Amino acid sequence: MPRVAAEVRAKREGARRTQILEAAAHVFSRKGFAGATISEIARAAKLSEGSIYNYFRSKEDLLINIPQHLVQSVLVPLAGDAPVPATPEEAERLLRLLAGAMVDRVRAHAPFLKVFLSTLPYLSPAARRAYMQLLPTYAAEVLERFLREGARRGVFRKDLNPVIAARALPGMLLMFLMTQEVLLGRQMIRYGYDEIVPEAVHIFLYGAAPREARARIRHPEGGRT
Amino acid sequence: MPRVAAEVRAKREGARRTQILEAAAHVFSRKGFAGATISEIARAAKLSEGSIYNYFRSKEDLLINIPQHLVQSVLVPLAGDAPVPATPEEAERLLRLLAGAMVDRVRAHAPFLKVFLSTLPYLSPAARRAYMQLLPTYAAEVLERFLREGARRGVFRKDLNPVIAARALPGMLLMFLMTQEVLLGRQMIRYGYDEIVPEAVHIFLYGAAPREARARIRHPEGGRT
Amino acid sequence: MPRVAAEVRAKREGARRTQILEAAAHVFSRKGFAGATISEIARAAKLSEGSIYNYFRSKEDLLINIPQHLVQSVLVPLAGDAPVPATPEEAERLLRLLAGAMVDRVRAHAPFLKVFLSTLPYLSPAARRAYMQLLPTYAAEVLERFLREGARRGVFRKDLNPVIAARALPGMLLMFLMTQEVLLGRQMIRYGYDEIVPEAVHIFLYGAAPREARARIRHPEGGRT
Amino acid sequence: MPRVAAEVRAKREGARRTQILEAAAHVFSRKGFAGATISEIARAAKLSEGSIYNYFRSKEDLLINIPQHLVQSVLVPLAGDAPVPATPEEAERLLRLLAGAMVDRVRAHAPFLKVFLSTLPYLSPAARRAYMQLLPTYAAEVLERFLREGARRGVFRKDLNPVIAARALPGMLLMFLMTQEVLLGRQMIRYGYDEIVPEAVHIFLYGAAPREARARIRHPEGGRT
DNA sequence: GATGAATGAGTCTTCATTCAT
DNA sequence: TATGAATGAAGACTCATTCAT
Repeated sequence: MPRVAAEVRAKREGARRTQILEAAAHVFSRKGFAGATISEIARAAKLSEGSIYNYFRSKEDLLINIPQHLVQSVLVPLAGDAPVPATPEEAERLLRLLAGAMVDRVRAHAPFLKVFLSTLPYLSPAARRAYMQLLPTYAAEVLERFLREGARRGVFRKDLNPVIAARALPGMLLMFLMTQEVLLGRQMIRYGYDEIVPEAVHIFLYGAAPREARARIRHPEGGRT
Repeated sequence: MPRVAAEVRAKREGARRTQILEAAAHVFSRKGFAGATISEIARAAKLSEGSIYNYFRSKEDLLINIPQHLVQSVLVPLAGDAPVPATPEEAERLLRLLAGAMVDRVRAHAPFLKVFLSTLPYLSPAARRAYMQLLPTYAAEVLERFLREGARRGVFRKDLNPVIAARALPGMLLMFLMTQEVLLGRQMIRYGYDEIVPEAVHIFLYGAAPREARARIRHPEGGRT
Repeated sequence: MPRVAAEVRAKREGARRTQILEAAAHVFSRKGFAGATISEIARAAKLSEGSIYNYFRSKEDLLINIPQHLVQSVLVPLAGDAPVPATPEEAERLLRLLAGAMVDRVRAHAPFLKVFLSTLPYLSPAARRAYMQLLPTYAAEVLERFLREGARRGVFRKDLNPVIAARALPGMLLMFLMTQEVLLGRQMIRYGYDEIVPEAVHIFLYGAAPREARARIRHPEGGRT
Repeated sequence: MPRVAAEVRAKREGARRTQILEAAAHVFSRKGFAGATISEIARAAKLSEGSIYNYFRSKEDLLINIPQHLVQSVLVPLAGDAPVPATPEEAERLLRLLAGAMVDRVRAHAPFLKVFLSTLPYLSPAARRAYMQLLPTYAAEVLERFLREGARRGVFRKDLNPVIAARALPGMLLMFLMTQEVLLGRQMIRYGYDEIVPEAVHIFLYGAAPREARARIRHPEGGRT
């Protein structure tokens, strides 16, 4: 068998898979996983129902493969090689960039996130874990390193908990993203992300308390609720 | 017809509805909306399938009515009448209480939140809006007032945007709650909420930057992405 | 709950099951298991497709239950209490009766036997075993006892192997039954069962060899092929 | 066109057909006709699915052609030219050989016989007839001639019905073969074929009745059930 | 001739909903 | 009002067959 033919075939198979997954993602995001039908996905992919099964084992298999082939490239290299900041001003600039990028991505992939959120809780544990690893973990780890390094250089508090903080900052934005983009599908407050992002980053860096108050304060030491 | 009988009837009908909705909420949270069957809900409610249709028009009708009867009372009056703080220390204490309460509630209702998240994006817009109003909005408005008042009294920065900030604080916690309680169902980081909540509140109040840095800083003024 | 209602319900359920199984047996015997469709069975049972599944878990479940509820009573008490013969003449008379009864039964249930034969080899081992026990085993054991007792009383050869002989006699007839009734569905030779049965029984009792030859013969002593 | 090429082509076509039929027989016997797929047969034949349709019109066409090309040569010439026996002792020896050969063949082809049994009842009448002629008929006719000749020479009873008897002897063994080899796939009684065959042949020749009884007996004269 | 992707008709099975009792 | 059997529409999935390459 000529190797060329095999390559061509492999490429065409890849194209078909992408074509189907795009159709599936589209239908899933409009109807949800349960509400989507293979028939509709096939129509969207301009294929017959049977053909779908030449490339994927089941409807759930489609779902599981969507992030791998479709969203992957977008989610992973979020802040791959963010430089370590030298000053708070630089930190603020970098964090705004990072946060802005995160917002853009979530907004761009809101349809997929809907599917993700509505399906995940009822997937098999294995599928769930595989799914989860794709998402915020990586971003959080990058940010964690960023904070840890920055703290060592005195750009952040020495007593800052980088694990918690690295999730708190995206969380601030997540609230807006979740309600506006994913759940409601429309804006709820009168501020745009160009106002939200700087404000959130500023709070993250300098807090909500007035300047005088900050001067007196030390690190929290636990004790909850 | 004696009015007493009518009252008794109405009360019994209400009891039946509650009984059914509780069963439905229970089954929905284990199986999801699509995965739940009327048969299973009927069994959980110790009724027959037919009887459910004497009280609700359809399966979706059950879903729509769950928050009205069940969750409302639990989620809404989160911080109904939080006092206005006089000092930053008191604000920190109050915010810790508020945040802790929010965490407790979300954790207690995680199963229902799963249903909420998985179903909401695909409901009719009207149902979606009705659903949404019950949840974080109200809490956010309470917090918003709290911040606005506090700012006026100098406990928070004068230039703090209370609308954004009131959503940023719950968001910080939301990140942990979403991934751990709702999506994954297990702890992901090595800190418990008794460490997360104070740290988040502290960041919210005083920021991640070191004290010296804060002294120099002014308010952000927009410019994004 | 009144017990009477439960009884009525149980009886009606039994009637429905029988009704469905009869329809299934009918369709299976015409089309085979694989060729039959639930839709056709439902039509034959004058029910909707869905109703079938209120009484049986699957198409295979129908198949497995057919002998239990339908054919059982016919196959089991074949020669339940055949008297022990005192003379060879009586033995011949009794064996003709027995063989004739067997022929009648197989012919009466030929449609079911078709299904049985075509399906059995591809059932799960457990189902297969359960299925098998219903059929020739019992008949063979009755005959075995009959031969063993007869041999003790001198009506059959003392050195006759009753286990083998008890299967050889039905086997003689089985050849005709299998080819004519089950496989071909029409007569293949010019003799009817009223001639076949006596001849087979006679051979079974007195052999194909001429009288003179028999006088000289002893028992076989193994050594095969 | 050169005739040589045509011959080569015909021969290659024959080889391809055999290759496919062997694969089909193999798959059919493991999965049954309905359970087998063209895809699996193609894999077993080391061909593509499409190629099969260059040689056979349909899946059923494969089934119908299996005996012609495969089983024919094995099953047919069972006792092609059995010599006519001169004495009862020789007859017994020959019959044992014949019966043993039959047992061996059935056992060797048990997998195919399963397919045969499960498929035949639901084939078209024509296919059924074609199928049937290959099998026991021919063997029975050989045995019939053997018995008829032997009777003429006084080795068997003059009043023996050779048509019936020629089917009764194989039938004796058929009972064991059917239950053990075809239906159950495992031994059911504690005797091996090396004991079953001689015993069955002995019964066939000399009967189950004791010697004294035989001396008194005449031919049966009908009258049934 | 060989290939194997594409097709779509055909099946089993599920389940929300209805309705006679 | 309560029941639960009956219904049948709908959907995932299979696979024999076709056909462009």
